[in-house]
Amino acid sequence: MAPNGENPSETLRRMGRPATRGRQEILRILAESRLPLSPRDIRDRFPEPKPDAATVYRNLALLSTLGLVRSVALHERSRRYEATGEGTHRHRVVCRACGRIEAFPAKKCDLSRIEEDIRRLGFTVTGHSLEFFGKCPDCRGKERSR
Amino acid sequence: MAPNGENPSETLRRMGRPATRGRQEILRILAESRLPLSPRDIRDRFPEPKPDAATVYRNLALLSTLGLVRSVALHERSRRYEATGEGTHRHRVVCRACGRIEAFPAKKCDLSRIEEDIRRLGFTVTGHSLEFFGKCPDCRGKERSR
DNA sequence: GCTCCTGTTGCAACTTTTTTGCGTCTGCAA
DNA sequence: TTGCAGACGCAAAAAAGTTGCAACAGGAGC
Repeated sequence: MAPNGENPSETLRRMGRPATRGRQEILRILAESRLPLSPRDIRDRFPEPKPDAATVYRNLALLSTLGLVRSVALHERSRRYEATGEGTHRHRVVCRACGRIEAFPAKKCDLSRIEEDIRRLGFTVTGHSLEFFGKCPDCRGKERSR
Repeated sequence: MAPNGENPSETLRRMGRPATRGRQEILRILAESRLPLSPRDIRDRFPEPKPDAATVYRNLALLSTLGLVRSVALHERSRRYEATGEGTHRHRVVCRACGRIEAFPAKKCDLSRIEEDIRRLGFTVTGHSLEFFGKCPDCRGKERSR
């Protein structure tokens, strides 16, 4: 998804958009996070001076249309974002009891048969989003001991 | 997901919660809709007198914990809900250009291999959510004719 | 270096979405 | 009939996201 071999700043410049501090920080923060983050989480992790929330939203929107960032829906109040890039396509499990989120690389992510069905409907498929819901080991333990 | 052979009102009563008008209407509205609906959509489709928005939210929360309704994340501003029940497990394609949503039954929804990986992590898997993003036939057409 | 132009940012106000508190009402059980 | 729990409406608030505007920053051209 992320343009070949190019680093994010280059992609930005290629699109005629400067790689400002705010944008670079967002990309760094997301790249360093194990989990997708909400706009608020992202702002919280900014070193001082923190940007305005509006700026974070605007930059996320931009980075997202450039494909440097993507939103992940974990059925919460707010959206979360993650950095795109080599080997970053992931699927996630969310524990319905405690909210814990685990990621696992989508190594053999074979949804091609399904995508094929969709293409037959005339759609172009550019991406997908797959999340699992269940109960994490800890919460299963608590359940049993009641 | 929906308890065997039981109808929604029975499930509600079994859980000690009355099947009030509001709850029955929500279930009917969702069952009749081709697409998942937002709380606002749902309220709009209520016959007069329309319930308060808070009531709709509260009932959706209840129905959702009872498993009669489930939320669908289509990466929009608000959540959407759909009725659960026999043969209603669906996957969806969302057109990134016009927002059009198409559903297709998840007939050969074989994610069992992935679920197996998750179980190996100690999780119980109770459900999943899979959405595709792309471009619908109409928008592809427009694209080309530019 | 200075000027112009474009795009970015902060700030404040605002909209939309979702949640909460509270008083009233309803239906069932004692 | 009385009491109680849960459901509902209403109002207020919290949370999330958006927009308009003025100030500002950085590169292109002089």
